[in-house]
Amino acid sequence: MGRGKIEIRRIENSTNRQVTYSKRRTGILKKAKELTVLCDAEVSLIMFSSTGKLTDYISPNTTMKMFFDKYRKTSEYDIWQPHYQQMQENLKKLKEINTKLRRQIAQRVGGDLEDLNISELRGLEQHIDKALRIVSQRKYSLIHTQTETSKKKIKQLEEINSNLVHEYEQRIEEAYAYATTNDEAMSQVFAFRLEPNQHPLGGYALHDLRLA
Amino acid sequence: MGRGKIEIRRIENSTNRQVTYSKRRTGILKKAKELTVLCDAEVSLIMFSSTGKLTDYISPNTTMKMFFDKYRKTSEYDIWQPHYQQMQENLKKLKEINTKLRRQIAQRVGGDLEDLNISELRGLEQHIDKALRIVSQRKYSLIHTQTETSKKKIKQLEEINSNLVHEYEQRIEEAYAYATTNDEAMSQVFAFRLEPNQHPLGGYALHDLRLA
DNA sequence: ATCTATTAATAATG
DNA sequence: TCATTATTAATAGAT
Repeated sequence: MGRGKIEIRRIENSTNRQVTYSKRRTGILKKAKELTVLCDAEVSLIMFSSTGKLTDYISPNTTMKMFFDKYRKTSEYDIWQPHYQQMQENLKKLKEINTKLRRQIAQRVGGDLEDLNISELRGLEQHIDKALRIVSQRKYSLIHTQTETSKKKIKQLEEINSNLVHEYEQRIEEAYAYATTNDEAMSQVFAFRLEPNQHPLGGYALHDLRLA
Repeated sequence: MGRGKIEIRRIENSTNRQVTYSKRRTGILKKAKELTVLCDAEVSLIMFSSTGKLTDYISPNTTMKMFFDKYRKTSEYDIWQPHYQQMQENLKKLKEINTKLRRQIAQRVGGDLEDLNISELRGLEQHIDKALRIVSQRKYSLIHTQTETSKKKIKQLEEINSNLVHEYEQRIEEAYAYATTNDEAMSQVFAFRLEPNQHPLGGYALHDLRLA
């Protein structure tokens, strides 16, 4: 059915082969469809070209499954078992992964820590610590600010305290010096004059008041 | 291609239909074989007549199983869907759950927060906060202790400061009173005598030094 | 089933 | 890849 008759044997010229495949593929597809319509038949046609390209046809009102199911019944060949098993394995794997993921979450909420070894615990600790850092950044900021404020105020108080002590000691010193040169009574008023580490502050040494 | 042209529609006459089926089945089978040989292709052809009779063809050097496996791999169409629909759905659900779980984990590490609405964000925040509380319990304890220590020390300082001021004011007062009754020069020494809110502490009112 | 007039498919070619 | 066409192949209808 062409300009010349051809032998039914592999076409060696690659290009030619591809062209012929394309043409005949169209032809056989048409035949399959016609057979379906004309004769009320069910047809499945699947073709792979030498380059691996897939072309398929299945009669309308049918699914590939129904078709193969029927085929299996008729041919006594159970082609489904392998795929079924594969699906079973996939399900199993997914379930396992799910379990692990749930466990991860549970551990991140602080539970299910019982059968973790030291290394795993260390890893989990690090991860949670990381998350903790991110979430608590705001809190940290606030705490830091408060701490700094406390330190500053304590330092200020210390300085003020120190200055106060210094200032008054000086004045008292002057008053004392003056008094002793002018009146014996004055020396009584200032009899309590502070010696270092012996003033009304008692045991509260200033250097002990720093924050830890 | 016959004595007369025919429309491609179901042949109503049963006998005629069967005859045509037989003829065309032979034809398409031949075509399939030719395609296989000529073009080095792999072809699967399965036909059921309207009466249910099966005829099939598969390229040589292949089994039906190998062919179906290849078909399943190549075709995007999942031929197994109808028969294992339930399984497929289960797989899908598990995959979705997996995705969600992974997302939860991601969010707990502080990422993938972009398309969460306010309610979801609030929920996540609460959960993380819960975990945070558990993990940071030790930290919290330390911080709390520090804060309390700070407050106590500040309070102590405030009291000491207050006492100091009070004590010295009293002494100075006494010295001043004594001096003024005895010597004019003394009044000069104590000319700086502190008035309320006017002593060397400057603007640092004690009530401003409380921790926020 | 077989035959064959006729249509359909397609190999070679552009 | 697409179109044309000479030629072969498939087959509808008849037997």
